[in-house]
Amino acid sequence: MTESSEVIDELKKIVKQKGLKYTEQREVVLNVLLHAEDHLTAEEIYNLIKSENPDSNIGIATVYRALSFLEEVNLIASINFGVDGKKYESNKKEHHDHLICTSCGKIIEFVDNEIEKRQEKIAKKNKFKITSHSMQLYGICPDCQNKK
Amino acid sequence: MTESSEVIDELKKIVKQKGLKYTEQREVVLNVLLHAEDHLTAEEIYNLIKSENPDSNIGIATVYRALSFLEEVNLIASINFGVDGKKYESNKKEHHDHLICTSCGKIIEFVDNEIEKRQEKIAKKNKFKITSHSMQLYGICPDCQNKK
DNA sequence: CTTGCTGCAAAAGATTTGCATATCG
DNA sequence: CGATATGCAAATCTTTTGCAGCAAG
Repeated sequence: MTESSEVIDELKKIVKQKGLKYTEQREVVLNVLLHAEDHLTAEEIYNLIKSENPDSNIGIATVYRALSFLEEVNLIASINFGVDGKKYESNKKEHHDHLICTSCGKIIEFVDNEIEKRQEKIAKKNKFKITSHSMQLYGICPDCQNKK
Repeated sequence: MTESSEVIDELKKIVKQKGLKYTEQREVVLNVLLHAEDHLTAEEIYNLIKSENPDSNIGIATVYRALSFLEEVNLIASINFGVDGKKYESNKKEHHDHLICTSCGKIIEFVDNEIEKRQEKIAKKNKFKITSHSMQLYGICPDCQNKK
């Protein structure tokens, strides 16, 4: 996993390069995701910020705007976990894919080097310059199979 | 790709087995997805039904209810394409993955047998019973790389 | 018949936008 | 200062629910 401060620096660089402004709020949102174990919804992020920093006066709209921005510049990514709607995660954590139980919502993360290699090969074949990828396997976990 | 009528039969079977009722509306929603090229949002499905069958009087709420039901019994699956929110696709169409250009939005579909095999292996290792999966590689396509 | 399904409209949630103000560069 | 971001509230979606009538088994 990349050092959190490095990512923050990356954000600063991107912002500067685009002639935009570096704000506390964008940093906070990114920071929450860098330290989160889970994938979070916009509202969860908003609540986290509020609870960790009750005096901060950030608005939910700003969280949404920050998330869109961060996703656009590829510092974070969003996935749909079916039941719970759109969730965000940092792109800078160690990469992993997802095994998702559609019955109970359980998520198992995994990495498979073979697949990673094949992905690069496919990208190269199509002359794509890959910035990120996401893979989800949906199914029924062992527990839920037994519940029937 | 499975024959469309076979899937319809499957739906009939599931409905009967659950002691529920077989309705025209559930069939229509499933049918749209079986014949769709793209992944569709609930609203797109609703509009398609309305336009192909202007006299039908289906409500959007019914589309949502049918989609939830069909997803629950694994005849269809939903994916998040990032920008556009939740989209549905049939689970019975020929499978493919996606290479997506984040600059111009172009989508290239592909299938890689190596990856498919690895996915099954991973599922097996975790004792998951896979119902579907989705994989997206995000990047910049050759055209957009040259535009700079 | 009985139970589940539907359409409609209203409700609830989630996300976006307009605008005046505050802040960064 | 000038341009961009922010917070707030209002406006827009999107999705879910309540309910009375309809339809399938």
